[in-house]
Amino acid sequence: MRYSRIPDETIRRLPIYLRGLILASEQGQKNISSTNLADYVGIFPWQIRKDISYFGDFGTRGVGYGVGKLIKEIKRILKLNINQKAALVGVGNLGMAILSFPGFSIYGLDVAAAFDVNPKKIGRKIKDVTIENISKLGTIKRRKIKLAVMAVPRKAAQEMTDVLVKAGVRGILNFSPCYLVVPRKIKVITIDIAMDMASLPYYMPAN
Amino acid sequence: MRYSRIPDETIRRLPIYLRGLILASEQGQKNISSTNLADYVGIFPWQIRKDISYFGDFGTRGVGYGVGKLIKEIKRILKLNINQKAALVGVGNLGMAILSFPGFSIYGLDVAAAFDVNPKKIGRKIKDVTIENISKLGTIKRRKIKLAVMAVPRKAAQEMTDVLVKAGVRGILNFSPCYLVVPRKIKVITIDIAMDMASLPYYMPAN
DNA sequence: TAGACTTTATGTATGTGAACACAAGTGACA
DNA sequence: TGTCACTTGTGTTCACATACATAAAGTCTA
Repeated sequence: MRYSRIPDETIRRLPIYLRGLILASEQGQKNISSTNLADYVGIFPWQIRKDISYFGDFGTRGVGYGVGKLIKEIKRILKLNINQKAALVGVGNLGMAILSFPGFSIYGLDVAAAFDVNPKKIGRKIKDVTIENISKLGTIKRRKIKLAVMAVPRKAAQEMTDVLVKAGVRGILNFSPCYLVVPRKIKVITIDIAMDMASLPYYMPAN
Repeated sequence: MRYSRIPDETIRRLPIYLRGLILASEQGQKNISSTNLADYVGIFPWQIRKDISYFGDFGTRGVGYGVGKLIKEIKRILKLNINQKAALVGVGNLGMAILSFPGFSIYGLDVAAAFDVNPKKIGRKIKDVTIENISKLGTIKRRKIKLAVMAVPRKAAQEMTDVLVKAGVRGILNFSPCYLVVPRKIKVITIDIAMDMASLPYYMPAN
């Protein structure tokens, strides 16, 4: 490979490819062409080929890509080949849904701890995870947890973020509808459900 | 304004500005400069100014933007000035969290109906919304519902999408981890919680 | 009113990513 | 072995978006 820089947009798309490939794999597909994968993910074939080619020659001309091999390669690139543990902060309605959500495992992700302030919730066990007092957040460092999912009210979000950063977290998936200030080396992804929905009407034709 | 085309990226950022402005408004701020708004949203001031200027001269030099006025303008641009009703499809853990979520109203969005297949759930009332049998989905057209939130298992997602499209829905917020095929005029936004989280490890520094 | 200061609006340069076209490699089969 | 159909890998062009610089316009104070 003679590429010096990987476009951000390419990185953003890799998990989409991964999702499509896993789907194809579940359906017993051994090989997949870029055109075929395009049908699974809604991205043009040439874009898929270019993105993949940034990382090496994983395909075979005339045949396509080996589904298993490509899954393995993308997981390696995204550092999902080793199991990544995450802590959930805030076990309200949304937090509960996240704890019960079965879809993390295919990415090698594992919600391994949960924290809340409400004393009534502490001690409750949901899917192998026991809800802990938020004052115990400091323990995640020695438990080798570097990811966090935040599902707390907006007013508590920045404060909890600071606590998480102090506790050594490196990446945060934030469901609070606000911008979070963090040190440069910490990566935050914010999902604001209402805000995402708010962009829909603009694209809807008038009548 | 002499601009002929609005960049997609600008549209994507408008809801972010709106969120920041509403926050500033709640704190009693009457005017806000681009630099000040930048602190709320994490976007550079010149980007904010350029984005806003695509739609007109809403600011006052030396003063900044009127918070209330700008909120109103952005809502108008995003077609959020009129109340937009949405139907929820699938009232599982996530669907329940969405029904209980109070954050839609600030965008003029209203989850006004909910549907599920499970007979045990039908008839239950959550926050003014009574869960209906999914066979009643056809009624949303005459109830003037043009938006849908889908929180169903992946295997049901495409089928439900087809039903929604037939029922006259124009925009879909999809929480199922898959790509959905829809007619060109329908806008779909997919939020895949696990997938979004899967991109975090890549950005986390090694040690 | 003058002058210092603040802040928007916008033309332009730079950077980044998408779309395209096609050369080159592979498999199948006569 | 030769040919044909298929598919990847990638250089190039074009379109789009960001970053920058600055003129223009407003506020404030004396």
